[in-house]
Amino acid sequence: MNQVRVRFAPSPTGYLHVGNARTALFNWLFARQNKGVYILRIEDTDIQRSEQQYEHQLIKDLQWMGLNWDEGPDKEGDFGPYRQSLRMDIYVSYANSLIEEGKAYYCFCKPEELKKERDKALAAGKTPVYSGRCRGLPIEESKKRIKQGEEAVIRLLTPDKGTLTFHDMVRGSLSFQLALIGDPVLIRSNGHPSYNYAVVVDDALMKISHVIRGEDHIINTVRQLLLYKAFQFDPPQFAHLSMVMGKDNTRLSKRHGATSVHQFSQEGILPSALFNYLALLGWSHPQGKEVLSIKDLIESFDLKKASRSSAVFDYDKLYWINREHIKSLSNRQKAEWASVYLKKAGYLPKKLNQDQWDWLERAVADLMKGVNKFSELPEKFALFFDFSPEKMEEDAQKALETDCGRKVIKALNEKLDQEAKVDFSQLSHISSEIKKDTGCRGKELFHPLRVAITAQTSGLELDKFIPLLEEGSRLNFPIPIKSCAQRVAELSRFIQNI
RNA sequence: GCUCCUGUCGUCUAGCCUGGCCUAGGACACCGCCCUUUCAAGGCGGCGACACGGGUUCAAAUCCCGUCGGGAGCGCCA
Repeated sequence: MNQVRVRFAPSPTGYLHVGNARTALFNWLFARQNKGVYILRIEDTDIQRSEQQYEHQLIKDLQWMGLNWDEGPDKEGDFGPYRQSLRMDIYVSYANSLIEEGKAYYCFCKPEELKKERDKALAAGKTPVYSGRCRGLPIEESKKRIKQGEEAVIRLLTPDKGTLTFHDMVRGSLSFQLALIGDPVLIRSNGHPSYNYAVVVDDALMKISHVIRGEDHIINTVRQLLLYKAFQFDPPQFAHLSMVMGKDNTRLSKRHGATSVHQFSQEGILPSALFNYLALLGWSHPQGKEVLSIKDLIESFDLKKASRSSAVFDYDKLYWINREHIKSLSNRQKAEWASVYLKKAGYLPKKLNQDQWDWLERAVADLMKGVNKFSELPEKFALFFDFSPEKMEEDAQKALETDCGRKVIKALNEKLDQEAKVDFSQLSHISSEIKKDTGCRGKELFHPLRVAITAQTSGLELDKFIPLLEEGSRLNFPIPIKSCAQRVAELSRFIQNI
């Protein structure tokens, strides 16, 4: 068996969409599993829409996901260059050879004429097919017209009848009537190659063994196969993946939420989690396992088990997988990820000292539960950094305005020593004293207690919170953490004023 | 309109090729209970699907035909 060589061939016309990322991923898994070669090829023949900045972003996104390539624009191999805009002379010379062999011809039809014909066919309820009007033009005459400055495209001569059948690795046997396929344009009048043509030349010259791409390319495969035949190249194997949709079963777009790899990375989705989720979109593990490492996926991936129907992108499931991946991180790793977002929120200094790292590791270990993505973490940490009675929610205030609420706060304030560090056992002791003194118990006791210390009605268990709070208050953070006693005093003053 | 692809819980899917083990399995979401000095997490449980109609067969989610639904393509875009 020949070596497996696959490619991901994006056009740099926007951010990397998760649908394309999944295609890239399936290719990558296939390559890695078969000890093959993974190639990145930039398809920038559409000069109108291609942009440098997108290419940089694309490369960053792929690297972030861990989809490393063996050959590509920045990693030359034996079959380069890997950017189509640098291969123009190759396309032209191969097209000319087809002209010489009589397998392709110059076409002088004007785009407006062709559009008119298309519209007419559509109106008549027929599939628009190029008529082949310019097929018969003598080559000498065509060359003369071009020399005189007339614009022409090069088209491939294709059969008018018969069917073409090919085997698709995920869909099985697929057949198409050739009468419905017009002669495709190879070289546009501006001298640039068309997509279908450039792809074939590149795939053939780069010795691509398997073409794994989206379902929207199925019909292109027919045209491309015709080209392989004209060139007498051996065609690769094809696999067409189903599409990725949004909730309403239309193509996943901005309306549905985040769609680009870039957005997910910004939100604090772990690359391994996005990798895992995307692999599960249209594929499943033989034992039904869902939380999978990249290594697991390389071992168990099977293209033949890819789903043939489209899949709806489910943010909830992605978040669940992300939570699972976060769980398997060490506290230090969690802290490092968290620090990015907490710095942005202004809670942490640019550079943390050892004590601050230790504190953060412990805080993150407790606060990470139930967090979907790291961008949600600052609001959790507000519990430490943002104690502000004046901004209290209504339900928090209500808890204090009860009879017990007032009594508990007052007693608590009196019992807490402003200077001393409070620990949880001390607080438990104090709270049982308060219970005795005020007669408030259960929820009536603990709810005000919590609100007094956090100004919120929900959050971490106090036995975990108090030590972190007290320690944090003695560390030098950009926004100082107020100690337990400070908080209670501040809150007491606040309620007295209302 | 035409061509191609596709159709199992709300969603991702297992099962389909090689009919019976399927009173259709798992996961996310949702709901409930337990745990709990809140919320969450965790544990336990519940709701919930073979698009429809015909065949073939002792037997169909599984094979065949039709209908309907969804998607894609029909460019000198990629």
